[in-house]
Parts: sequence; structure tokens; C-alpha cells
Amino acid sequence: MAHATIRDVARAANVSIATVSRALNGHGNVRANLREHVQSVAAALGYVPHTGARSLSLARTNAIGVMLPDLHGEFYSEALRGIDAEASARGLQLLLSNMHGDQRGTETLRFMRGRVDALIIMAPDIDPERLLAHLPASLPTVLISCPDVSADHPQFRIDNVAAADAMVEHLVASGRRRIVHLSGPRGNRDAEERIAGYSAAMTRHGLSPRVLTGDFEEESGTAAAQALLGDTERADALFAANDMMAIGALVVFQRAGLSVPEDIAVAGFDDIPLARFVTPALTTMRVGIAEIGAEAVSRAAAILAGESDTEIRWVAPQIKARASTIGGAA
Amino acid sequence: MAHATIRDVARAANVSIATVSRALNGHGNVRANLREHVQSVAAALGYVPHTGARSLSLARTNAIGVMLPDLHGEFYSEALRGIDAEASARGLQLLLSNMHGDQRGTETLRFMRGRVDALIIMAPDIDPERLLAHLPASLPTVLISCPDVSADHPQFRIDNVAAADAMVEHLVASGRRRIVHLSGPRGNRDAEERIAGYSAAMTRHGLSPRVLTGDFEEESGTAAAQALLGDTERADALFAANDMMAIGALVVFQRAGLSVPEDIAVAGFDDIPLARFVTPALTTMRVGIAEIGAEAVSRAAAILAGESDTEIRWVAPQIKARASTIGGAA
DNA sequence: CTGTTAGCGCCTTCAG
DNA sequence: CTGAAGGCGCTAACAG
Repeated sequence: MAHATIRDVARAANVSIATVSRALNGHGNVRANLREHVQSVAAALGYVPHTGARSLSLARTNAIGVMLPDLHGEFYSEALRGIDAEASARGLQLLLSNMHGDQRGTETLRFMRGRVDALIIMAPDIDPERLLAHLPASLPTVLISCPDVSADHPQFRIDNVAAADAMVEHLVASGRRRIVHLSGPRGNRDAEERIAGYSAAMTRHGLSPRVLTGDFEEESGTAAAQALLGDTERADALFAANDMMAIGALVVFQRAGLSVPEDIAVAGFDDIPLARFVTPALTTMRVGIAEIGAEAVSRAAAILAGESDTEIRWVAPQIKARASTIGGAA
Repeated sequence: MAHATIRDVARAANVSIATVSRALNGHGNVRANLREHVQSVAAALGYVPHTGARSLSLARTNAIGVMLPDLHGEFYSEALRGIDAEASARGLQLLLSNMHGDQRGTETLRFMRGRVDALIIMAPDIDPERLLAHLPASLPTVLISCPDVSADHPQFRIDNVAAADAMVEHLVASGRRRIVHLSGPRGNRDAEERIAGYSAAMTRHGLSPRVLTGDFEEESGTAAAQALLGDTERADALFAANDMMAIGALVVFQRAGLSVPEDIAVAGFDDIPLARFVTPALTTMRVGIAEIGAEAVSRAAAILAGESDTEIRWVAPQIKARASTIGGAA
């Protein structure tokens, strides 16, 4: 048999459903012993309120939707950690989903309608305009590292250009000249901006940029490293647009008998937890994605509380110089 | 202004809401051009169905709830990967939540009522009986590595006893005698069972078991390793109940000048992605948690489709012997 | 304090 | 093929 509803409780307790609702939601205006009676009847019946129905009538779900390119993986897992911590602290539930590509993304987003009070979207490679077209404009939406949008949404933007530039500076300062950049996929905002920062810095130093295109996956780091090994005049530094590609390359270089950083320096981007465990520890740019995630939840909550927020907040990554570029020290 | 509802569409299209519903949900019995008219009006109004209301009237949410001890971290992130892949393939949405302790856990579970069609719970340290008390018995619930329950739920159980036993065999075979076990927290099912398997194997070989109690976090591995370093007759192998603790210990041993595995072998449990990246690569037991997650979704879906399933399915971890216990080879 | 009455947004019989 | 009406489970005025 189906589950007990508020009506069943009301009948069993000989009161109206309104009284049950008030008693169970602690609305004060119920006689103390009646309240207890209702509570015990509810417990006896194993009554559990139907939160779906509840949020329909309250027009409030107490949940926020989160849309990430991936749910797993070191980087997004970190983002999730921050989001989860903050949401939990605020008593908000999370409706999580990954993109699974553009098509599936809009479908998922439609699903969120009526189930969440606000949205956090991280989509470096999908035009959020298209995504949001399927959603009520009234739904507060925080964007993280998304392509430009015309609508006034609160946003987080990572200063990829400056960060990539800084990494090149670091490599040049440690004597590298033939610095190759392994980029993320074309069309991805973060990837494009890192290429731009890299190229600008190289040019400024009179060095010629050389970009290999990857896809942010470990395997493309592996492939890039193998390609580099075949060169006659080998690069003396590889700067990958994320850590997983850098690590993939690191392994290949070492397996081929090169020593890192003596023969070739390797640097990544993101500072995923794994970065400090590989040998040698990976030099990278710390983005602090967990903090961004947490703050995104706070901003969403603030909007729900009535505040308005259309600010673009810039995040400046910090360099983490480790052994993979500065042999000797760690 | 609020978002358009089905009523707004009906009014604008000069039809009844029933017709709008039928037209938009592809119910065949609508004149072709009327259907198109409705669709275009809906599009013009930017109408997006309110899935919350929809599932209330359908008594079907198309979502499944997932409850994990943590959402981040290497192990649960892997579990999520499997769950997500399968759910996505079946067009199911995911409502994810972590436990945040017992109290918060039941609260979250109540939240799930009315929002999901089924539940997947992984809770090695919480009595699910207590958890499920707050939920309708009619909600299909798949349990992964939970303490025993009386109710007939489909379950996955990891054969931790046999796996821990096998790991001890491996270490003994490679000449180790003073094998210390660093366990997970007391009261955690997986932890207890691994202790049992370890102890049984040690005793069988006439070796004396020695168990240090950890908590599955990297720091407790660090601490345990430091404690071991102070011993007069040092252990020659450390078998940690999960990979993160093993890795924490690995780092400490090496930093103290010991070489692994020559001076001391180190083994973990889980085979998280990180395990193969540390130096030396970590010997561990592969649980295949992603596969379990995917299968859990399938079982939940099958139950929703009407099948009955109260089977306890056993999962046998596989040993992954790597350089941290068998120096030389990898 | 408590019961009655409308909905929240949608779907689905039941008539026409 | 289409419209009217009832209901999913719950909450919030509005009366008593």
C-alpha cells in the first residue's frame, strides 16, 4: 500500500489536515497536547511529508541546481566539495547534474525547472545563452567561467590570461626558452584564454609560441608528450592547460628516460589534489575552485534573500612552484 | 513577472489546458495543425513545464536519489562516475547528497521523499534501518556496503574479509612478517571486516596481528607512519584499509629516508585513480566501485519496472600488485 | 486555537 | 478530437 499522507494522519488523529500541517511544522498556534497527539499519530503511521507537494504549494524547493561539465574527476570533484559544504551549512539540498553535451544539457536544465530555487552553472564550452533560453528568467543563476552572456547574471571569471602569462614568466625565469603549450579544446573559454596569455608572454620575451591542442584529458597529455619526444630540437618546457594533461605528459617523459625538470620542465593548471603527489610534484596554478563553488552558493542564497547581484567577480589564480619546474627545491 | 504556466499557453492558444498538455506531451489524439499551433505559442511564451508539479500528478519523478558518505574524494567520486553514467543512459536525473553525519542524513532522506522514484544508499557506518525508518517502505532502495538490515532490500556487499586476507597472503608471499594493519574507523562495516580478514590471515600464518586505528583520511596515514617510525623493531609492511591512508604513510616513510618497498612495503585498498600515480605505484585491492554504482542504478530501474529484487550481491575485490610491495617490477 | 476552502501546475478520466 | 472537472499532497488565508 502507498505511503501515508497528511490526510491519513488527520483522519487518524481526528483533526483537520490544516491542524496536522500546523502541528508538524511547529506553527505555535496549536494546543500543546493536541500537537503531541498529532505527532505521535504521525509517527505511528510512519508519515513522512511529501516534499515535492510541499514545495509546489510553497513555491520554494530549498534546493539549488548545479550543472557541471563532469561530476567526477579531480577538478570538478573539488568544485563540488566547496558547493556541498556551503549548501549543507545553509540547509540547502543539491540537485546535481553534468552536461553530457549540449543537447542533454538543455534537457537536464528543463528538468530543474520547478525543482530548484536557483542554479549554478559551470560551462566553459557552452553558450549559456542557449542553455538559459529554456529556463524562466526569474530563476537566479550564478555562472562560473562561462562564455559571455548578455543577461545580467552574477558571474565568476578566472583570470586565465594573466595566470598563463605568469606561468610563462616563471618558466622563462628558470631559464626555459622552448616552451610549448598544450591547450584545452578549442571553443572552451578557459582554454582559449590560457592560449592567449601564453602567446602574449612568449611574444613579449621574443620567443615563438607553439601550441599543441589537447582536450583536458590525461590521454591527450600522453599523446602530446610522445609527439614532443620525436622532435629533433626538443622543447625544454611543457606548459599544459590543466593538471591531468601535465601529469599524463610527465609520466611519458620519465618513462622515456628524460628527467624532469632537468631535461624538460612540466607545468599544469588547476592545482588538483593529485598535483602534489606525483613525482616530481607538479608546478601549477592554483584556482581555488572549491572556494569559488562555496561562494557561488552564497551568492545564489543572497539573491534568493532578495539582494540583487550582477557583478562579474574575477578570480586570480596563484602559482604553485614545485619540483617539476624548479629541480632541487620542492 | 513569474514564469508562464500551462494555463497561460492555453489562454494564448485559445484551447483548453488539457489540449495543451496533450499537444506538448505528444499524445497523438490532437489535430496536427492544432498541435503545431500550441507548440509555437508555447515556444513564443517561453513556456517550460514545471517538472515538480508534473511529477506530483504523475506520481513519478524520473529521478533517483543517491546518498553517499561524501561527494568528493577519489573513492566516492568514482562511485558517482558509475552511477551518473548509467543514470544518464537511462534518462534518469540524480538527486545527490552526502551524509554529513547521522542526524543530517535522516533529514536529507526525508527531503528525498516525493522527489525521487528510488534510492541508492552507501553508508558503511550508519545503520540503514534507522535511516529508512524515515522513508516510505514503498520506495525502492538499493544498499551498498551497509550494515545488516532486516528489510528485504537489494544489496551490494564487498567481500572485505577475503580481500584483506588475500592482501596479507600477498605480503607474506613476498617475505614480509611484521605486517601492521592501519584500519578505518570502528563501527564502519568495511573497516571491521578488513580487520577481521587481516587478523585471520595473520593468525593462520602464525604471525601476530597489530592493528592501528585510522579514519580513512590521509592524515591518519601520516600519523600512523610517524608512530611506526618510532618503533625499535620496525614493521616491514603496512597494510592500510584504504588508499588515502596508505599514500599518507608512503610519503612519510620516504621523507624519513626509508625506501619503499625495500625497507617497508605499503599496501592500500580501493584502487583509487591516484594509486597508480604515486611513486612507487601503490599495491591495492581494486573494488570497482564505479561498476557497482552503475549496477545499482540498473537494479533500481528494474525494480521501478516491476521486478522484485532482494538479492545480496557479493563483490570480490581484485588485487593490484604494484611497486610499493614488489620492488623492481611494476 | 481549529476547521473550511482555495489553490500551487499539471495530468487524466469522463463527457461531448 | 476537445473541453470540463477532479485530484496529486500540502500550505495559507479566512472564518469561526
